[in-house]
Amino acid sequence: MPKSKERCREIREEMRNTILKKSMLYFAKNGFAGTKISDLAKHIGIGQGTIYVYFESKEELFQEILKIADYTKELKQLKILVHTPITAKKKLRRLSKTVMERLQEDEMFAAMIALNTQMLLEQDKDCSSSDTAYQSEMYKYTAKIIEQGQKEGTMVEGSGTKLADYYWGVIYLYSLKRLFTTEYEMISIEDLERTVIKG
Amino acid sequence: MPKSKERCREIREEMRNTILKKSMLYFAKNGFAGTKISDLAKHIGIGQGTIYVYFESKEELFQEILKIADYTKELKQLKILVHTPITAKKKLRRLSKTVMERLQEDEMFAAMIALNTQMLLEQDKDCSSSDTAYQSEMYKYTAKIIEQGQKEGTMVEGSGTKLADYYWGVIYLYSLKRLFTTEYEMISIEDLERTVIKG
Amino acid sequence: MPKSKERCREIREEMRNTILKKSMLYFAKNGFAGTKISDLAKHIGIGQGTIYVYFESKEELFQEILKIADYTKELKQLKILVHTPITAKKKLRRLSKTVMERLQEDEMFAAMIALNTQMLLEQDKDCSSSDTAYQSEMYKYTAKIIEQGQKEGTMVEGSGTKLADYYWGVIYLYSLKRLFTTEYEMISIEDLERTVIKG
Amino acid sequence: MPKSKERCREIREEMRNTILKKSMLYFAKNGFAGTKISDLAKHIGIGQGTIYVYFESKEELFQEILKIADYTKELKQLKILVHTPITAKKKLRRLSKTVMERLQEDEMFAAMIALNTQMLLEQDKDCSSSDTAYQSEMYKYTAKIIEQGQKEGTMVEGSGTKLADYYWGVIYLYSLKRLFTTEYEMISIEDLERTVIKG
DNA sequence: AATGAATGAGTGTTCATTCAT
DNA sequence: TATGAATGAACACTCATTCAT
Repeated sequence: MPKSKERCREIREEMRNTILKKSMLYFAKNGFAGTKISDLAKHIGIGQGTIYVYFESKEELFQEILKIADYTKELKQLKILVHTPITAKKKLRRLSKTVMERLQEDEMFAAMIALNTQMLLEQDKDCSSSDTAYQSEMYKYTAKIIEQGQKEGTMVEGSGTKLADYYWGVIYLYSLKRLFTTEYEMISIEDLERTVIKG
Repeated sequence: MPKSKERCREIREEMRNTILKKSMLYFAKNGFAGTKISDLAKHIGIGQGTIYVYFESKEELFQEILKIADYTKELKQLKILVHTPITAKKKLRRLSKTVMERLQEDEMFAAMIALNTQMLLEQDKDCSSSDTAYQSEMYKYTAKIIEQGQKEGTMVEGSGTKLADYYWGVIYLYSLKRLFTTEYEMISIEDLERTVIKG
Repeated sequence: MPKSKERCREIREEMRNTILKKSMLYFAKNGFAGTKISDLAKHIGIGQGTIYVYFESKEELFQEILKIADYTKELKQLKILVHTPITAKKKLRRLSKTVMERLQEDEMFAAMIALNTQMLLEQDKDCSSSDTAYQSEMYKYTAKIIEQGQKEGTMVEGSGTKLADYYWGVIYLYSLKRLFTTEYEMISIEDLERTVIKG
Repeated sequence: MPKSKERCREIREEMRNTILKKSMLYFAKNGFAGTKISDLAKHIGIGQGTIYVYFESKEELFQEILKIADYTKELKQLKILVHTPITAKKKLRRLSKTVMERLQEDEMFAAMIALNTQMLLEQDKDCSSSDTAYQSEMYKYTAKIIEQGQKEGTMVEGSGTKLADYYWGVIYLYSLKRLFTTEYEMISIEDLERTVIKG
């Protein structure tokens, strides 16, 4: 009597997601080289072999994690935000609030940002800017908001891209703090926004 | 004419420094776990064994690197700066200028900052705040300047420590960019100072 | 109407035989170490677990295969053949004809011979000639025929055992060809018999 | 003071050959899947890691062994033999004598033949007859001698290729016996030649 | 002192076996 | 009973460290 095919796929999907989710945090905290499969498996609470039922290799697992570690949902909101007829300042506030709140409540969100930004840094080293698409979209939309702000006179002068990069850099910074430090003073939304907002 | 003992020590010292210097960059870029002794030796241009003539282990080499990777000189200037009778704004400008210039011209300086900050992050994880002394001194002095600025009405409100941490965080951020990316837009001194300075 | 116990045993027996038969070929082609249970199960068309319903272990399955992989029927015929009052040449012809025909039509027969001979070779390595009984009987009977042939002057001189071993060795050789090669030139009965028959 | 480059290459070449030679016998006796790197290293008398200094993987080591396991020297002799103006019978006798003597005195020769023939068998399975060149040359030359013998009336009728294959098959058979059994009755040169020679 | 070949403890990966369904 | 997901012992492979030269 074979197990129902449907149920089997379900179980597999579930385990795969568990591994991905728990591995994401672990890799974000320990890095690729610093992560041992044996420790990772113990941390997830499964046998070492189980990881290899779902992923070809440590490398593939890591790549899959990077794939799912995009903040697509946040991106979508941002996209809509850009075309909303409100001041850039208000747009930025909404974005900042969302991001800071997510950062505070969800360690996974911090891990996603950390992994993504690290990936971007490493990619630049090889000059292979192939996969950077969605990430730079994030930056592009932020840059647009900043440029609108500059026209409205509420945001500081300078390249929109540079400032967007700076803004997200600070978010990366506090993602690291979230991941690595137990007690730390989180900056306020105002602090974050001062990267791009005038006085 | 046998080489004098003096000369011998000199040669040893020279090689030791070469290894330390070249390793610092390598470790900063690849992390401790991501650095293989074989690769490191190739990168330095020496045999693997040579490293073990000067250092007990990979761990000891790394610790020695961390030891010399303090910005003592910068710290001394900062210490003097604090007690100089000028406005906080001017003090901050001097500090920012020095740091940004050093960052631009010297990759090693970026490596030092990166290694130190990463060490701090990792240390916090273990809650063993033993070795953090000189680093937090850095922060302490910066915090003092900021607090002076707040009294003078030129700097934003909020915990001095938090703001100092923010300020140095941004410097860490651009140290990473310096180390990992070939082409990037460096923020201006004004951008950096906006972390703590009012309008 | 519940299935009778009889029918149940029948079904079990059937499955067990399917596994044994299909495994025999697989083991003969890939060897013990070269056979993975996962591949074997896929090849048979059952789940991995099913194998363990019928056999304790990979090792036991292999031993069971070796047990059934004797050419008992051929042996019985050979036994009768030896005591039949006809010339050795005719006896050999009958044996050779049967063997070559079986080899041609039935890959399983080739697998049986291959497994048995390999087992003999491996056993000799350990000098544990315990289980060789029925196999050496095969050789013994063949040797007797050869010795008869030598008396009749139709077969070549030399140790009967050695020649019997040679004769069956050639059969092993063409069992391997049968198992491993798709297109090959099969030797004729005359070719086979030339191992022991004069001019 | 670096080791002399010359001496270094020498040492490397030496070790590489030791590994290849000792591994050849081990692989011939245990097969690819049946050979554990740990056991192999112990058998050679070196550390496991040393094998990986000289070879990328177990697979590559095995392929390198197959590459050097050709009986090129024997082949060269055979090539000359074919064009020598003597009877095919005498040619065959020389070849047989050489091969049987080598087989008797040198286990490595047996290993070479075993590995080569097994490789041929496996290759046929994939129908990729790319690398078979030198091996089939061996067969080709033997076939030529047999065909000469058929013209001279000393050798049995039938396809030269088939008979050459048969002849070398028997040699493979006794290579296996040499490798696997401690006590066995070696066939005589006459026995071997009877595969192809008349009465 | 400097080297790089050799090593084995440690890490990544496989696979026979178990077990809940 | 039959299954295939889960497992960990065993195996392949790596890399920090040693040591003869």
